[in-house]
Amino acid sequence: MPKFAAKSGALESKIKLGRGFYERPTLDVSRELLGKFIVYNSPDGRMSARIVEVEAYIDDNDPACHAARGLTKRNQIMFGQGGFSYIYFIYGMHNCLNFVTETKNKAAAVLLRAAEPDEGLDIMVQNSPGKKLTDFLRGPGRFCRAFGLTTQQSGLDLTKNKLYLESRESDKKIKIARTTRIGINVGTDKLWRFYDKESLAVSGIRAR
DNA sequence: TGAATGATGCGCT
DNA sequence: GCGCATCATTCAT
Repeated sequence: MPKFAAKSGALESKIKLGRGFYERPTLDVSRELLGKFIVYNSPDGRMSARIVEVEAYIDDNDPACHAARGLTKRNQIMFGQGGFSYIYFIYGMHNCLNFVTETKNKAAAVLLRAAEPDEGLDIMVQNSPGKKLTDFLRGPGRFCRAFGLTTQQSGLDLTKNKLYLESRESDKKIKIARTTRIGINVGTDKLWRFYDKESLAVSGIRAR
């Protein structure tokens, strides 16, 4: 890489996150996911986005976790090793993307709730017509629709090149807010939702 | 074999 | 602010 005077943000090194990132305590992974970029090489082209909101689901006395009632065909991916995608279909029309964390036989995952569009804007427009820039990826269902992700993409290895996360040197320090999770009726005592306070693309807050 | 329900989003009031 | 669309998964007969 040539040497040049670094303007702010001009020097970027992109590093794909490896298995080790995911095979750690889920709450640590959740916090560190904020500000990371998700990259998806879709059939229509490359897309990426900056993660600004996540929720943790851990099979540890957590009734809201899909794995809480034992291993089933749907949730088995959560029981495997970290660094895989877990996508499920909900409410008859929405898909939600999770990143499996922790090691084999410990069921846990992080739900991606919102992100800021980066590359592949034209594809998002195509998938989600009529939405504003900050709304494309605001909400777990919207994110999957804009990215074209369905249960077909569940179980992908995040250390491969189809779908993965990357860290960028231009990541700034993020002001993290911590609250209860959204859209559940049990496990509401746990403060397992994390989001970037300064992002306009966070879901579940009053539009401004 | 059947019925309840959900880690949501949209449209209408 | 509220109700509903719509179906895979799950658990109960």
